[in-house]
Amino acid sequence: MDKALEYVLKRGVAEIIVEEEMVRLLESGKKLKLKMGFDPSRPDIHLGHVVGMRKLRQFQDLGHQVVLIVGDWTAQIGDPSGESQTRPMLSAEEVRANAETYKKQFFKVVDREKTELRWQSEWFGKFTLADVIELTSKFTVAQLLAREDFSNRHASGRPIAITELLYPLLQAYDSIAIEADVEFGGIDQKFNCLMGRELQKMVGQPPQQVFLMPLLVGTDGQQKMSKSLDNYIAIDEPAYYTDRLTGERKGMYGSVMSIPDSLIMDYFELLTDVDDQMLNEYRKMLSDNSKNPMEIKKFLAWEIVRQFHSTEAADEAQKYFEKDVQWKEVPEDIVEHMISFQALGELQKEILIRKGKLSAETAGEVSCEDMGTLAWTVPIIGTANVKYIKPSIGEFLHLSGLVQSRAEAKRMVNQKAVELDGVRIVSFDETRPINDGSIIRIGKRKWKRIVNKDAK
RNA sequence: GGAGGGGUGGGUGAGCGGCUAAUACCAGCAGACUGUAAAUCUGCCGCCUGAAAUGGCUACGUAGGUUCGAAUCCUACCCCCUCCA
Repeated sequence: MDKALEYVLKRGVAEIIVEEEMVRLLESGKKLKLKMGFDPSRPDIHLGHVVGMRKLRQFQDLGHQVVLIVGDWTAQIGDPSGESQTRPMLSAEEVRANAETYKKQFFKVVDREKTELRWQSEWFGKFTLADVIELTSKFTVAQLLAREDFSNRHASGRPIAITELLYPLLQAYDSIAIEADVEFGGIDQKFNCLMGRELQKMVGQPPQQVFLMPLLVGTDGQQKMSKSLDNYIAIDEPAYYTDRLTGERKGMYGSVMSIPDSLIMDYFELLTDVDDQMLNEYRKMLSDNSKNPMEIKKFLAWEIVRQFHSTEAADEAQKYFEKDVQWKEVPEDIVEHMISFQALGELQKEILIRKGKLSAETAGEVSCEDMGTLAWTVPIIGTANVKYIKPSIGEFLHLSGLVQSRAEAKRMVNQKAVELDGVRIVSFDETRPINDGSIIRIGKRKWKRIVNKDAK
């Protein structure tokens, strides 16, 4: 067998049905129609989807054609994998918009030139009840219950909606509609894809081959990557960036670095073109501890960022990661947090007066230095026209909106997670001067630069 | 049409008159350690007040009610599910 062909059939593949037929088809020289469906109710693509997309790309590079099916009908049913919820009906515009989003991401991996886009509504839009009856009459309940998910739910008395039973049938019909030669999917799609085979046989079409990929485990190291489990890495995530709202350091590079070490090899195999020989070396280094897994994972992160961004972006992300995380340097681009020293001062004064800790008459004369001293037991923040303030840090975190609630401020300070200009804050009432431009860190990833609005 | 089960904090899911802001697990957050944002260990994980123990408020589908006291009992309503027909 051709080497390129062998690679495509072996690397990152869970199961091929029927493998010999698949090989024969490929060797026949025929340009194959490769079917892949997508659910337009969820337009976000993450690395879990990339596994299949990469495989499609490999086949395209061998000259084959991808047919991407927008599941605008099945989206309304919901794939009955796991606990399905009845989905809200999507409007035509929503579906269209989602499809656009999806395409933009999809073609980061898959070759646009060799891709045909089809909508389920092209054929289901014309469906009549008679057609539905004809389609459903071809299958029995027992056949559908063969699906593990259905039989489990049936056995344990959990509900199965009729529309859910319809899902595999609709997906199978898609194969007829486009005369698919091969259907691609995750291993969890096995049943649905096989239905396509059955149905094609019934109408006299040559049955499609089924090409199944392993499921990528998510960042939690436990379950398959999925949006609803929030253990995913989106492919449109920037390489490395600072969240403008929270000041948190994030990005694709760091997301990959946060996967458990045990997943490194799976990711390499399923998400990169690093050749098998190298992979074996990495595997060996990981198992005999001859190399720090961190180093190997950094290469993985670099490689993945390179694919979805660029070599430059990958280099840069790596550089930032090293500075931020490994060397724990103060990041370069810290998000500014605009506050008014004066307004905070007024606010604080009001609170103090209300509590009777400061009298209204003398309040205006208290200088910020005095305030600082006072603040030993009484948390004070600022006064009018000050260049700096010397508040209780805990109080400050809360009043300036750096944390959600006072309780959170307390928690963070107690957990020693707060640092002001490089000095760790050890108690809620600790008072320290804050200048225009002071840098505050809350936790390991959130950085903010304090900017006094009044100074403008 | 009949019988029954259920709706609890981001998720799963205990509790079934006071000891319950509510067990446990997951996720999240923090610290320590480190070879990384891995692993491990420890802690936190509704809001407000207080230095803190305490206290107050809001919360267990919705609306009422019983009670000194309710997520827990009663009534009505909404929603979900199972079985029988």
